[in-house]
Amino acid sequence: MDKYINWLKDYDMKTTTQRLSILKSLDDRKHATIEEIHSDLVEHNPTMSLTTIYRNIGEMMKNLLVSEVKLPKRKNIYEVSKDSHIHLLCETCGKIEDAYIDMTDTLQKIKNRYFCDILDNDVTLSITCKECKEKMGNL
Amino acid sequence: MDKYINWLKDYDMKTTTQRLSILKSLDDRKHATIEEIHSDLVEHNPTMSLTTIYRNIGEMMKNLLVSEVKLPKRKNIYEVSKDSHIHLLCETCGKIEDAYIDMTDTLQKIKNRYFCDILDNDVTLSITCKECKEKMGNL
DNA sequence: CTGGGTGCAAAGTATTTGCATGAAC
DNA sequence: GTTCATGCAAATACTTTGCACCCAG
Repeated sequence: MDKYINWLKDYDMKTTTQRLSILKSLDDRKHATIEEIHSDLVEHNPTMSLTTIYRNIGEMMKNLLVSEVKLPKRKNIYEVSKDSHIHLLCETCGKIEDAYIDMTDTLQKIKNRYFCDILDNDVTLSITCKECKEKMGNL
Repeated sequence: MDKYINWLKDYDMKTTTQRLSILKSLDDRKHATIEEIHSDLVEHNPTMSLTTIYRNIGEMMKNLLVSEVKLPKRKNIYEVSKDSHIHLLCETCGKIEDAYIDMTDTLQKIKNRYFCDILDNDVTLSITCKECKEKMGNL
């Protein structure tokens, strides 16, 4: 739990049990919807309100501790913004996988062609994952 | 207008004036929010309802005639799904530009590393565009 | 202490649905 | 003529806000 206390300190946010449990939920799940976080937290604290989660996720996004990911045809998910990665979304089983890939070449091409600076990138690939491909092959 | 009639025929959708004007609005603007489409259409038909737009955009998405684009910190926008491209979103002026770029190398790397098939890709880059860079340089 | 955080209830906003009417094929 | 689309109103879903109370620093 010290880990989460330090994250909050780093971003100048007061420590509260609610905030610690939101961060734990996000860290355990890697990605979670507002509803998923809420259902995690209600288990240990039945009066935990959705409002608190919306407000804290909002604050954490302002402080760049947490990022929002908007996926095609899905509810938004939230994740701790630790590292830069892209999302692989399996169309068959629904699993979301983080992928770490160097896109420097592609980004450089865009910079050169469009004369822009690239501040951030947001990439989601709809895929059929390894496991689903194997299952399909066995039919 | 024949163009839009044919688009609807191609996707087995009945021709209605509402659908034609939705397609014209999308085609003219390249990207539009539900509200923007609505405000375009109310000009010529004051009783045009939001419901009709939601329902038709929904149908057109099911039929893959139209795609939804979810952008960071913005309302969803819709576009006619004619070609494959990525979106450049200027953080300074808010402009959205379509970019055509070959990402085969990057996608191939992901296929090889994660053993998946890639069905679709959804890429938005937050940028500072050429014009905004130039203005900044002049300060 | 004291300012900010929390929970509840209520208000906003966004989107969907039921149903009677109207238009396309 | 039939079938499907439309517009309205109402319902639902999602998110934000106001306010009294409470807790961390």
